Amino acid sequence: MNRKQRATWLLGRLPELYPDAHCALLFRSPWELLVATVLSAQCTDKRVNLVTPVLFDRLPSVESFAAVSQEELESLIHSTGFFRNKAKNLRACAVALLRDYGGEVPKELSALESLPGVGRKTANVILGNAFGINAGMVVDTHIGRLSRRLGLSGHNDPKKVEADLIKLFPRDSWKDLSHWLISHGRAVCAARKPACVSCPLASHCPSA
DNA sequence: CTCCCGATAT
DNA sequence: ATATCAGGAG
Repeated sequence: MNRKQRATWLLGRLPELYPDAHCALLFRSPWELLVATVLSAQCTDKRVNLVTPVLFDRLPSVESFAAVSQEELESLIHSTGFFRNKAKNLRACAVALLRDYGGEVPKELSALESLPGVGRKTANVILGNAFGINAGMVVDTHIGRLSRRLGLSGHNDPKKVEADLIKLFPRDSWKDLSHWLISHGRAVCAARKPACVSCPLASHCPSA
């Protein structure tokens, strides 16, 4: 069974296994999703979802992020880690949105990637989940790991993994696919202790 | 390549 | 003690 056949098989199996897969980050607007996704770098979604309700209660708008002090924002997001960089980037992001985009989150990949603290992965999350635009495939730590274990890509570079996935899966499946793979990565194919013995994908996994 | 960094599981 | 968590920038 080759790579393309494996991808097709997964596309049939994954929705049966994870029918309720969805964006695990809590958000009510494109801006809130941008903030939550920046905070999610090297941090669990569970932790981000403890921080953001308090954060958005104190800072309910892009304008309030542009006006808050570095020190106060750092204390609000401290438990997510990398709090100095994240606070600096989110404040600069808010200023850039107000200056260049009328305070709205842009819907173009290149515009999103130009924002401080927003890279390709975060940009793809926002486009797919806030706007329903499938510009590319999200490749985070889970999807990179599963793509290699499942034999969908031999690369470590997230951009090369994304290029492989885009060739293997139809565009309208990209957003759901990212949620299915992340769900499987959390529940079964964990980084440290993959549960191959009980894995429902093991029959088609070259790493099992 | 290194640095940023707290919380949690192993 | 150490690896890992919806990464990005210098």
